[in-house]
Amino acid sequence: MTEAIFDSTRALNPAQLEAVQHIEGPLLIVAGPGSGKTRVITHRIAHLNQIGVYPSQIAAVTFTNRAAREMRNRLERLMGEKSKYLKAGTFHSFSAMILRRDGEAIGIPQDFVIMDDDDQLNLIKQSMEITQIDPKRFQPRAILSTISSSKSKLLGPEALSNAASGYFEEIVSRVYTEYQKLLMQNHGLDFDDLLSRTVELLKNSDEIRDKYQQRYQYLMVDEFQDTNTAQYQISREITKSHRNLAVVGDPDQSIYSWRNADITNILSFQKDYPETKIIHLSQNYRSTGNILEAAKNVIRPNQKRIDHELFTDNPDGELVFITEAYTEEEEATGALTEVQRLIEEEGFNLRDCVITYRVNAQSRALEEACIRYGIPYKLVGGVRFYQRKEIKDLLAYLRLLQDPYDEISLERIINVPSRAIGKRTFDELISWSRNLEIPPYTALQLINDQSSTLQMPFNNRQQKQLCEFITLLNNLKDLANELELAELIDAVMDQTGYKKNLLQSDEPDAEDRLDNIREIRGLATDFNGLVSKESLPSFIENATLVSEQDSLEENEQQYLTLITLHQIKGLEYPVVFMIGMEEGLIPHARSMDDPDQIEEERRLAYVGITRAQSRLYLLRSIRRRMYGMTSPAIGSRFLRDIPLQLIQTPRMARSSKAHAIKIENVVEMPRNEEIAYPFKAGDKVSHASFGEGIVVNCSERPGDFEITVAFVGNVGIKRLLNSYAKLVKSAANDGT
DNA sequence: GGTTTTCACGTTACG
DNA sequence: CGTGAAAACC
Repeated sequence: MTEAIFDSTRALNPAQLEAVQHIEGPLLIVAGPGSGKTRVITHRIAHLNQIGVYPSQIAAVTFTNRAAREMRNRLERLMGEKSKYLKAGTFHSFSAMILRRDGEAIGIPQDFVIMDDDDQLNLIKQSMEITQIDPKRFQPRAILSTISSSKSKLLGPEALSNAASGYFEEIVSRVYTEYQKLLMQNHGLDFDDLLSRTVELLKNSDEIRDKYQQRYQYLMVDEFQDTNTAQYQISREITKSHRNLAVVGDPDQSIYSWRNADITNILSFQKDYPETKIIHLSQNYRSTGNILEAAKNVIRPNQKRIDHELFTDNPDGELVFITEAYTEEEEATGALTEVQRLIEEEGFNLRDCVITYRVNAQSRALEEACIRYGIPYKLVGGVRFYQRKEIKDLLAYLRLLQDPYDEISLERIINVPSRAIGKRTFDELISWSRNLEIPPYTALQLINDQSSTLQMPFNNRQQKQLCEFITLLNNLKDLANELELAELIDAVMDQTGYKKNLLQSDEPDAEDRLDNIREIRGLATDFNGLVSKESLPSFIENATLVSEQDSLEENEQQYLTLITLHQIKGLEYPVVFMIGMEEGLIPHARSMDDPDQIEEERRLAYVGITRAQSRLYLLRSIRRRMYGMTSPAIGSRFLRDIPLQLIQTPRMARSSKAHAIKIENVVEMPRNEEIAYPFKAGDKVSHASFGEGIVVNCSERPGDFEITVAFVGNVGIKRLLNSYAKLVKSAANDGT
């Protein structure tokens, strides 16, 4: 029935071909790294189209805009113009579209604003003030993250306080209730609401659910291991009648559980769809045999794992390089000199290489070394474009012009640039308007009204400043009816004095900030031909929802990429350097006492390793500076899982003779079970002040061992660090 | 109301 | 050590 497969599918292997051609009903594709997953998805869509499904009837959901864009690009190559009709985007953009159209059915205002992280935190702080919860005892961030987690599990405030019902949950529940109220007042939806309220809408209204089911006959979800409960529910609702839901994922690459991704969705999927077809894509096309073998050995010890044997027909290639440096500076220079060698001697270029690490702080030493060596680099991450202060300020102005009742934006910019309306005046304004039961914007209009005889809590100076501000705002609002968006942005920058303020400031990055403003102005020219009033809503929604990772990859410039292990997921490079392969960094110290978190750290290491196509370098430092002080670090347990025969003696250039890198240390590092524990449970020991005791447990700590000893008498059980405790094995123990 | 000083704190980050 | 936010200062 499906003979009309276009040529390019011929090169697909049998599993891939099956995944492409299995059309009706639920489908679970477990796709290992480098298994051609994206290719399968795009071919599947093209194939659907070929057998008569319109692209507009297919929705493909990804987790990042980058992935969506890549998919669209590939599809355009595969099926040309028609690809434009495909709906490819994130769950969030999908949900925003649905709620914009049909959200009113469950009481969502059509002009809702999407609240980003900053706005959320702000509202949380306000909610804590209202509920009189001390931000010193309970960190606003921790509360926000618990609320966010509840929302992604579709739990309301009541459910939160009932379910786990600890004291903390009780507190959070109170803030949560208040926070939702504030969101409502501001016509705001946060990112979690976008998802959970879409679920609510689809569950509540059969009519609306039917509409979207009709509309999207086939739904594909990429990176399924990263879905949270709300996202999975959206997928289920939209495919409820036809059940044409195809999900693609790799449980071994699940590294976002801390962001509420729920790996058990994969299990739920198989339970919810007993008729599901499961296809494993096990052939790796990306990496050399040795690199894949190393990766498999690193991931294998995970207990909670569906074993899934990967293989490759690629040549074995070079062995994996494992190298240690003495300091992080040496680690950085070691990597960079090797990069230079690869370029000079082996024909790689800078863009082929990537340096990846666990925590952002590690990039500092690398950056400094790059500058010293004159190597151009690109630091991925940092403050994202739409999170930058100047961009957020501008957007706040624009949001205010679209909806002057937006209190959050008002607060943000009422004194930016500084116009002598401080916190005190603003608070006064808010409480005054609350008393009058009018929005702050209306209150401002009243202040400006000369004929008004109302009693106002402001002195002459305050009143004057507020009048000036509201006049400015009203002027700009009028301009929004006349000017195109790009011109409006110019007007905002000029009339508010923002630009002047930046130009006069002695901030070193003022010029960068202006560049960013220019960049966003450039984006606004897409809406030329429309009056701002018309284009503002979608421009603003785009800005919050589609924060593209600057204009990555597009150009031909040569630079070295510095990136965290989390952000590198989904990418591949011929040469990968993983630095800081140490206990405490990977696995991270914060993950040490939870086996589940250790498993996630392991997956993170696996993700890093599997990015490499032909060369893999694992680096560690013997001493590492952290929080200003240097301390010894021991090699990551994940290094020990790589069999010796896969490891190569490094020929990395040395920063100095005196600091020659010793491979022997790595090779001779204790392997899996061979950790040389100083004591074992049952050993009789004595301590200078605690006296005689028996060892209960002995476990590894970064650069040390922790020994739990039960001492005789009423000293009791103590947990001691081996290096300090100076425990002595009792004579009675010797020789037995 | 704006500026400087002190203090606490420190993982990862998609939309 | 470096940063961001609150507290103390002008």
